[in-house]
Amino acid sequence: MSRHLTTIIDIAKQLDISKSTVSRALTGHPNVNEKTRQRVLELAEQLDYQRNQLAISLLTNQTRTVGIMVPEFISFFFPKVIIGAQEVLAEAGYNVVICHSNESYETEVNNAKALLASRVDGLIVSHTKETRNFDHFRVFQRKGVPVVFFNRVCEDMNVSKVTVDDYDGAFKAVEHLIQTGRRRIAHLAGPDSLPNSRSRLNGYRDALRQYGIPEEPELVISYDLTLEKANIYVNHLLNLPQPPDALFAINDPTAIEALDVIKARGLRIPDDIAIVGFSNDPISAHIEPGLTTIGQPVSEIGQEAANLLMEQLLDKEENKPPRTVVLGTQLIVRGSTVRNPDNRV
Amino acid sequence: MSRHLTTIIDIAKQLDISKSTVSRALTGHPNVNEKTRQRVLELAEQLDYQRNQLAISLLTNQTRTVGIMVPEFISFFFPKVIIGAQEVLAEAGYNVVICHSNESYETEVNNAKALLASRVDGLIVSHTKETRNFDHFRVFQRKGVPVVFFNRVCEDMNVSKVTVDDYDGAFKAVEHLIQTGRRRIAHLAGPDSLPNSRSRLNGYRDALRQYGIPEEPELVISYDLTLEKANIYVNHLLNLPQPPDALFAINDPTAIEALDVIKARGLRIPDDIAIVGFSNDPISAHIEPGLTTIGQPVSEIGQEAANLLMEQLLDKEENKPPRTVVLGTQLIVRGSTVRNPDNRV
DNA sequence: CTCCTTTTTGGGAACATTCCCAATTTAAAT
DNA sequence: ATTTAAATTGGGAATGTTCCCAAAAAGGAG
Repeated sequence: MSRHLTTIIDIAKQLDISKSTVSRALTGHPNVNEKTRQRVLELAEQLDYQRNQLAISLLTNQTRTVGIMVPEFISFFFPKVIIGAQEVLAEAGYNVVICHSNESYETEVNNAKALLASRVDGLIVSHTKETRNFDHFRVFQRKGVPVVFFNRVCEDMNVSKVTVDDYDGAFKAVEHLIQTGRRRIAHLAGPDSLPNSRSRLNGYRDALRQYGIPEEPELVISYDLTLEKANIYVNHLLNLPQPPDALFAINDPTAIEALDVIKARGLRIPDDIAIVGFSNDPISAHIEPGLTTIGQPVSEIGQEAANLLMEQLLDKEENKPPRTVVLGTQLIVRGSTVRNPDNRV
Repeated sequence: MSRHLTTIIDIAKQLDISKSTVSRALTGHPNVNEKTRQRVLELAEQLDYQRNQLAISLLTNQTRTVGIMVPEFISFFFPKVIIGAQEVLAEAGYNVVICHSNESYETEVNNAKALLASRVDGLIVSHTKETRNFDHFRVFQRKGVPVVFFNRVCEDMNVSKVTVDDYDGAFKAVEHLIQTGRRRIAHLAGPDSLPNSRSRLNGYRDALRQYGIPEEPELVISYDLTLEKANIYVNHLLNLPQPPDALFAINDPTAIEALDVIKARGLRIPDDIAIVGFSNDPISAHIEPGLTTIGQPVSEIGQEAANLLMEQLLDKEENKPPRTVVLGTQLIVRGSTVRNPDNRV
């Protein structure tokens, strides 16, 4: 219950030596008598000494801490990215501070301020869907704190980025639907503000074009990723005079919501309507029918982001140029598009 | 790209006033001429001034940061607890540092050291399943840093705790199975080292006893919560000369794994065997059949933990005694135990 | 204009640590 | 014993901030 935490000065006084010597003993500096070091180490142990990282960081001007900001972490995606990043960063001796902005721009700005105030050495970010202004991230850049974007990236900032090939993933998804005989393929798209939504929309369009299928504007709906809206829009699509025979959803939760709506209406999946998601959430293999989806290497995204950050962190004087890494995706076929999928994953 | 971050001294020099005045202007201290304050605020804005939290924390000996340690955060449970806690803490002006120990005792100890070194004001913990020795948490207590346990709690430490009524939840689960006509009820239990596993086991036992059903030792298996083991043990149970007609699993992922094994064997659920899980993961409503389970107030656990911590944090001089909060659970009936559940949630 | 009060400002200590440089001690060589 | 080199130690600055106390400036009353 000792209110006061042990400092090197306490140790120095008790052993009647200088704080410099104690510091050397504790940090493993060679210029200390081995006997002295032993005495210091022993007393430190005995007094529960814990170095004060605040003082060290203040002095050295580096915290060996990296901030990770994500818009949410209820879905499996962001936690898994964080874990991937953390593996790499821990290996390199960096600690991690995680912030989630709850898809709120205001919270994001506040979190950015707090991270800057606590002097993180670097920042890994996926921004909220509300974020239009990126000044709160540019400050880091100006102050020489490297920033890496992933998943949702700011196209206007000259920093390192990690994404998956959303265009290609979407293309493969729609191509699969076409190849299984679908012609009226709807797309529940994400907000226009997110580059990855736009890329997926482009992949959808180009796949249709390549197979000579005209795009029907009424079949493409952008929405804000809240599941209530998904519900409304799926019902709207099914109520069309000519309803779609397939749906490509921006992500798996949306696809699963659609699946529930469609099943509740008594339609058969995949016979009446086929569904493809995006991201291969763990749940997607367990629902009935299994959800065909586009798999992405989630942990790798985190690892790559951390690697890119370390690159900037280590070669600060060299001033390495930022890099963008684009990872591949994978079509995973399950029962929501094909009656008896062979490669059921 | 200014390597050097602006300090109050920079501002003071440029305005030819003392750093004390700048400090006062910035912190909203009343003893500053309003004109001076405006000049300071303006220049601070212009120079991108961000206060150095490290220096302040060093001086004031408080970081207004709380550490949250969890064993993992892939499952939905821990992220949701964290969000609940964060709501309350953010409201009170505290920042949060999240550590996950990946179910590794060693990582947990290292994380604890790092949090202590960075001088968090408080700690919210759910420990790993490997943790037997709690010395790394006791240090916090000794140094006057309040600790709150949740979900997995250390029974030997005199600190605040938040749990759900695991005994009662398990009792309700097994009672439900009995009331739907089951007699050979197996239990896939968690490790003995976790108090909540033990409570659930006790609830299971007492429910059997109360309804006059003898406990069969061969139907109770404790395991380490890895899904591969769950698979093996479910198969083992089904291979018994007298297989069970119901299974109460320690948690939902285990129950879902069991469900997959049972379905793969061509057995009918719930006719041949009924299944109950624990925790009501979001996935459980979507699988086929829906999983009957015990719901627990996940966000509330986090909120309560944060409240208990704040209690200790605010009344440090009063030395409030630690409190334990036990939250209620709820039986959620779905298709894995009853053919046509009315209250399908 | 002088004295007193109030407002505003500046100087310096304190927080815990590292690191440079000088001082001291110890060891080695002559 | 004396000189020189090496090992070990101590002192103090520096990091960015707050806060106390004293000093200075401004305002008010007589």
